[in-house]
Amino acid sequence: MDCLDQARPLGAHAGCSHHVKGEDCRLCLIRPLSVCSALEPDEWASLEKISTDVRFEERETLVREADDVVSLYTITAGVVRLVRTLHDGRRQLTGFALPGDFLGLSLERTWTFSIEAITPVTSCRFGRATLMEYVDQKPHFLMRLHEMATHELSLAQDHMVLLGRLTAEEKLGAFLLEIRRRWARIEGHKSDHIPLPMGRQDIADYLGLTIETVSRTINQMQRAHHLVIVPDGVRLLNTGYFEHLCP
Amino acid sequence: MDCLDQARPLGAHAGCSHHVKGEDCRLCLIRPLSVCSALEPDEWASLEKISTDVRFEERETLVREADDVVSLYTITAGVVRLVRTLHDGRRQLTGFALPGDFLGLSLERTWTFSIEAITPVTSCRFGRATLMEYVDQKPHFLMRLHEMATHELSLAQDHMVLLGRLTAEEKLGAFLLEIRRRWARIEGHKSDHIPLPMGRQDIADYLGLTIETVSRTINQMQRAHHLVIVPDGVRLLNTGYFEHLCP
DNA sequence: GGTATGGTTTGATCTGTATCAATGCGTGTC
DNA sequence: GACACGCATTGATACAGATCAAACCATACC
Repeated sequence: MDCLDQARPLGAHAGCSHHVKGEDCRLCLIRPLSVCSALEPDEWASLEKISTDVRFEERETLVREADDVVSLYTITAGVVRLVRTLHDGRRQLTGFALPGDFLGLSLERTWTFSIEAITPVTSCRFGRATLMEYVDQKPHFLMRLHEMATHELSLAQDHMVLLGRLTAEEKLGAFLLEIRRRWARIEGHKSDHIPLPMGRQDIADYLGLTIETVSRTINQMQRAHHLVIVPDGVRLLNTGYFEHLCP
Repeated sequence: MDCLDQARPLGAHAGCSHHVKGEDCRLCLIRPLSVCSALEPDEWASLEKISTDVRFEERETLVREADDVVSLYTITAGVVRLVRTLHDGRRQLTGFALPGDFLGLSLERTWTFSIEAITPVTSCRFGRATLMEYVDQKPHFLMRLHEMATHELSLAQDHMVLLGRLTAEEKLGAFLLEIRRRWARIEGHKSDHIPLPMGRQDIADYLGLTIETVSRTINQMQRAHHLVIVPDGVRLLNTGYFEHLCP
């Protein structure tokens, strides 16, 4: 079964969980993508003891901005959004987390964004205190966390360029290529079919646009035969156009 | 002498260097602000051996985007800008580094942005390889780097909200308060006088605006008696306005 | 089948910021 | 003092994207 099914509602999703409660880390299909890849096989067992599988429904909130960090999560199936909200309701998504992504890199006391499930989600949950001990005992694990954090920082800079300097068309193009690249890493091969489990409003809030501009821009791209809109996302027809679009 | 003088041209600047070649780390005035604060007094000596003081002139480039990382820097005096440039010349500044700021958190092989001196700059330079060994030997030093990286990540998210969702007026307000806060940390006390060593174009490229909009917005604030423009920056007259502005 | 619901698309219009163009101003140089 | 140079400011105008409003469409539910 195609792993992309995890981005679909309950029924289709259940059969594609990568890490099911009770199974061990050796069977975890997203392990090579996750923070766990920093560990040796003999360390998985100890990691398994400090982790629990947790499931969230669509639209459920995993954590709220400013909440104390009590648990950290690796997403094993499904998609979540990372949200910052202003007092007057304006929203900015700082990212989407896909299977293999780790949430809680910072080891700080409170969350700086909310995490909300876009699809049903399964996750591997670690207690903060336990993981902190783990970090103290295994310097190479901390090193891996640090590498992941600085990689995130580099991606955040990419996103600043996008938000500050790209046009709506360029933003959409860059977004589609980013999501395609990330699915490709999970699937193991690149596909022109790009599932988009997030709604238009989420895309707009990620790209610093309005929902109308996102809709118009995607539909313009369709009219220009650069892509077709399919029920669960888009299919690229002219990848050259998108690659050429990104400056 | 006021530490803010370090943001001025050569003459005034020279007398305010925090860390002068040949002096030891015990005399470094910005140490409590810097990455070195993670170290015990007996470790400063070993750090001193692997560091050299380096000076850069105004407009000089410290490192270029995509260059190999051979050295890392702590800014000890002056201000630099972190720049991402698109192929067609559009620029996005991802940040400014002030005294005490460390450049090279990522420990990656290549730089993801250019670093350019806005004022004359003095810096404490570390060889990458040497610092990497240092990181391996002192886990608490790596921990400090990681904390700094994740703090940067949180600031990057703040900046995404600014770029994606704030108006020009709000962007300028947030920018002025950010710079004021950072000078206050260096000076040790908050002041309504905010030196702005960077030009209008740099501010524009940091905030995702044009130079004309930055100029107009600051001058509107002056006309509304929220601030006065002084030769080296601005002086806030109505801090309540700025605090109220930030949503 | 009918109808409510939540998201998406489309159209008309408005506006904040960009763009284009000119002027102003401070500093350094001859 | 005169001139050039590199910013910063100011004005007139254009336009990308926002806003306001309505229609559309799929799905779920009675």
